[in-house]
Amino acid sequence: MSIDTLLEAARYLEWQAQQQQTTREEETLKEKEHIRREAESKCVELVTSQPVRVNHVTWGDDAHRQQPQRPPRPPPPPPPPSLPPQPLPIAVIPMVPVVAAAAPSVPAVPLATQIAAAATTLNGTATAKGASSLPQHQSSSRHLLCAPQIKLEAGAQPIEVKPGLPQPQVQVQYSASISTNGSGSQHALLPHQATPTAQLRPNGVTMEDMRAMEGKRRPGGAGTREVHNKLEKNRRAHLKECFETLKKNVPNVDEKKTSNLSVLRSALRYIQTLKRKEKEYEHEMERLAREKISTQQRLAELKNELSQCMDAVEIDRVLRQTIQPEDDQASTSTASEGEDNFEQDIDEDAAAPPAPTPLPKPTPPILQAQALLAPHLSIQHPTLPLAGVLTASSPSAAPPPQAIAPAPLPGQPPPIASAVQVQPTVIAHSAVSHASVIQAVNHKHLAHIAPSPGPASAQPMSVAPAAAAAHTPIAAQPIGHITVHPVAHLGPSHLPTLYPQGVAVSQPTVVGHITHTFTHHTLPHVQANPQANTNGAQVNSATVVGQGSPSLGKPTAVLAPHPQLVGQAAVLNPVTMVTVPTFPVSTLKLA
DNA sequence: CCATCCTACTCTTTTAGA
DNA sequence: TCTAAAAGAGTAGGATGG
Repeated sequence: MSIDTLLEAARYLEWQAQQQQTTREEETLKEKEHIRREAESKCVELVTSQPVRVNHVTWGDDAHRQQPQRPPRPPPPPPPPSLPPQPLPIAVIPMVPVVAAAAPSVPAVPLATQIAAAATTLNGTATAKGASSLPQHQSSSRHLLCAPQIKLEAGAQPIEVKPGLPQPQVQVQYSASISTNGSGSQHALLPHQATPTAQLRPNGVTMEDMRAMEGKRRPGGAGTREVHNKLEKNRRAHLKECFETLKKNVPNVDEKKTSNLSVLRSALRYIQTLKRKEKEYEHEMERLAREKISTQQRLAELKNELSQCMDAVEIDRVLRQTIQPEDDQASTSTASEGEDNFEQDIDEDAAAPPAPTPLPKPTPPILQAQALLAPHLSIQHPTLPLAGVLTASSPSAAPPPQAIAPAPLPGQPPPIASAVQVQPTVIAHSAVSHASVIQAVNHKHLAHIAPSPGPASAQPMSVAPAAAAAHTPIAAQPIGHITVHPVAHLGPSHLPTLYPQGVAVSQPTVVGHITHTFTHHTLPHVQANPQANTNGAQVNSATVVGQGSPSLGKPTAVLAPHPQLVGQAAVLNPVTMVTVPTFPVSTLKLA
């Protein structure tokens, strides 16, 4: 095939040289006429012999086939002469340099120029003809169509060629394809160029006809080589873009050595890593869930144990009193616990979503009792020693946290709203500070804690703003249990995240008991300045712990009695609530 | 019929090794 | 500096699904 093309090129060169000799003027006038006629005639011929030319693919083959035919043909030679007018070759020039390197390319240039010239000539004729004689035979129309195509190739101005006719698009595409072949890559395309062009040259009509045929076949232009190439180019571009995107999203990909293959391999490794981590996290979550369940079970056991030690009446009250807010808090706290662990595991991954501080490593179920109760209770908040807490509540202390409700009048049950307000802050702080408080109670004053006497406990202890008044009921307060929110487990650092505003421990009994204990044994200041706080109601408990905290700047445990629940047994939520009796069970029993 | 995808072939450019 | 290999890019053709 290369030989054929070379021969074709040589012939073409000769022909071109001859044409160059001939003057444009002579040719232009006469040649146009000739070309038009020939084109028409050839179009007719082509119509008869369409099958071969229809396919682009067969171009080369057709060309080869036609080449042998050309010599026999007398008419083909004439068209070239007509082509000589080469005003357009300039446009083709860009293509030339590219092709110039290869021998076959040499013909390509002239071909292009010729094509351009032919196109111009044909076009002119075609346009004129088309305008004048649209109704003409199909051959003429085809001819016209062919001409535009050629023109497009040479001039690289497809727009011109297209005017009016739908088919021109198709033709343009063809021409474009040819041009692209010549300009884009000389490589494999060269042969194609040489053959088709050479063939086309000699058979300019055939080429045109073929294109015309194509145009008729695919008016939309779809399926043309040009379009196809463009689509393929876009596809490759898209592919490349995708690889770039993938490369960006895959860490540890060498910037330098980033072949598509390497990117794919890196991506594969990365995906595998992610999957592995996902599995690990899932396992961890399962483990934590199991731990949580066991812990809850243990908690329930402890609760039962506690219940055995408590007065039946007290238990009934306690059980009956279910504080909805606490449940909510409990749920949140538990949830947060899970997240904590999970996050701790995920900590490695920067991508891991932020989560509360990690929980301490899970402890054996047996330890749960202590882990949940005793440890927390025994652990003193570093910043909130009992003394500090207690002293904090001194009258000079800053105003009590907003959580503390205003002191209701003696004998008046505090408004519910106040209770609601109190809870949020109190619980959180209680979690932090309860350790110290409880510790004090546990070690020194637990002995004083005794099951609530009964009816007296029902009376709100928090009502007394005045020290004496306040404590009077308190003294009567039943010592049910100290409720510790599980948040305590999280430690002080976790509280801010979980309860930025602070959480209130709303267990009236708890507060009452604590207060009672403290007031009687260890909290003289509470008694002394119950009114120091505007909220007399909370003075009892709040002053003991919560009010002290504000002075510290970081309110520790604010144990405020729930207004409504004052005097009522606190609800023991197995999951979230830890009752003091559990850890000091022995002490309680002793009491 | 058309759009899209895939494959094969060729060429050019880049890069590593001698 | 030269050469071979690798990778990218372009084109052509066919296959396939809507």
